[in-house]
Amino acid sequence: MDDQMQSLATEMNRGFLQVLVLALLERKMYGYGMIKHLEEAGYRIEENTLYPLLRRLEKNGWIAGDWDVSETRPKKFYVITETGRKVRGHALRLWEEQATTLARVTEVERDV
Amino acid sequence: MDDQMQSLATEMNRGFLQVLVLALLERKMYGYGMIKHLEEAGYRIEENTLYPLLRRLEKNGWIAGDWDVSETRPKKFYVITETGRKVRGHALRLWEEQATTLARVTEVERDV
DNA sequence: ACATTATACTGTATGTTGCACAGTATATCA
DNA sequence: TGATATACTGTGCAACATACAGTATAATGT
Repeated sequence: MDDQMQSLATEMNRGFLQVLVLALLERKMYGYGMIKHLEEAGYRIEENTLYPLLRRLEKNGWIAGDWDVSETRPKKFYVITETGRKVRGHALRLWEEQATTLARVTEVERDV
Repeated sequence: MDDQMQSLATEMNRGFLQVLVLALLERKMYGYGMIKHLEEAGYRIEENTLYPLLRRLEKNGWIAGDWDVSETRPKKFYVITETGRKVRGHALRLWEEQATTLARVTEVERDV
């Protein structure tokens, strides 16, 4: 059952991770830094998850990336775009809706 | 951008729909009835989504189904199993965690 | 009486995405 | 000089929401 739970957890990350990154990128950040930042906030995201995700979000035009080669090691910094903000808003509303639906359903279960 | 939003919405349903069904099946119900029940609660789930989902959850042993052929039309009734309850609990905890993480991240953004 | 709509399912195909696996290359520190 | 941290790229797989297509009975309208 652990495998199955892991699989469900993965599914639950879909969407959530996109919103999380969109929220995070209100401030300019680069991939590796985001991982460390989230770790400090008590959340672990896989490199293998984040990097492809950033590429997808950029391709969608929800975030914009540009290379910083001024320092020792080249880093790709990302920020959210206007479109990204709209998407994030939409997604957060959806999230609320889901929470409401779930609450309503479990509430009904309690009543009966 | 509407297409992209739809795609994100779909991804956000993954996991959520599983939890929703697990919550709903605290009471014995059948597929079509669940669709109508949710509609009354203001939520629309596609038949094409629900039926395959029910099959998967049953295969996982999270819900148990059995056919009722006593009435006019055969219906397959499902209920949550003990395993299903454990999974649901786990998932709801994960959901909380995600909410917390998201709140923490957006909070930090506000502060800075 | 006959068509339409609601009921109640099954089966299979597809696109998206989290994550695994593998690889590249520089910097730091013991 | 060898390990560890930094900071990425590229490709492939499995799971799931949803689309598309189909089956079959009951109720309702005309």
